Amino acid sequence: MDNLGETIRKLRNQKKLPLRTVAAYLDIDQAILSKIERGQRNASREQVVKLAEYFKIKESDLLVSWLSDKLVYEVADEDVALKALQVAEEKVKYNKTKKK
Amino acid sequence: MDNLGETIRKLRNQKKLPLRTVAAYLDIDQAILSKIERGQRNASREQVVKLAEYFKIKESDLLVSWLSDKLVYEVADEDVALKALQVAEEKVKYNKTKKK
DNA sequence: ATATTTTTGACAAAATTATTCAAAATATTT
DNA sequence: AAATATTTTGAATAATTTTGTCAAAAATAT
Repeated sequence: MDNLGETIRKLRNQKKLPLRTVAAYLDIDQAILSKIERGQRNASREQVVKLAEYFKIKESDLLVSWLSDKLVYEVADEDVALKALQVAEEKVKYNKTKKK
Repeated sequence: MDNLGETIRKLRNQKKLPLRTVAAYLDIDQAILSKIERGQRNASREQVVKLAEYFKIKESDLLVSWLSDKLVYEVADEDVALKALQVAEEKVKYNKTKKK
């Protein structure tokens, strides 16, 4: 249930690494990583992939955290948030069946 | 299961209205409405509200179409699309319980 | 064939989002 | 507690994305 930011902050703290180090690996300013960890900025897909590699965790797990965070952000404040998510699920399932 | 574009195009055709007329009501260029109907452009929230009013259909229904379209677009091409939608649902539900 | 409607795409304007940087704040070490 | 290291903040700028306009081309209807 964790979001991306909390997840990678925990991992980074477990290894006692400063923002600087991880940020360097991602080739971004440490200020940005700080913001990503605290949910003030969105990570890019490539950054998520690199983070999974860096911390040696399953890429798809981190992508799910990241994507679901974005979805939650997108429906925030809407009364129909849940309904929209459910309908979106149906649409995705439907598209799968008819996609080559 | 219809998306927003298909829905409003059907409604417009039923009433035999040209793009021009509906676009004027929304105060946008007809080219934009054409693109919205064919899913090439995203409608704004306000436009969706106006469209519901114009065609006298339930606003929340149209908002669900619109929002779910955006969600589907956001997860498109991701292997973890379904999983992310499900996790997002959980997160929304969870947030609901602890929100004032 | 003419008139009407719709689609297309190039362009510009506006709005949103991302980045950089340095200073301020916080935490850690000595 | 001073010194050092780390993290956060926010303002300025840059880059990207979104939005709208327009006119011509394509499609459809009369």
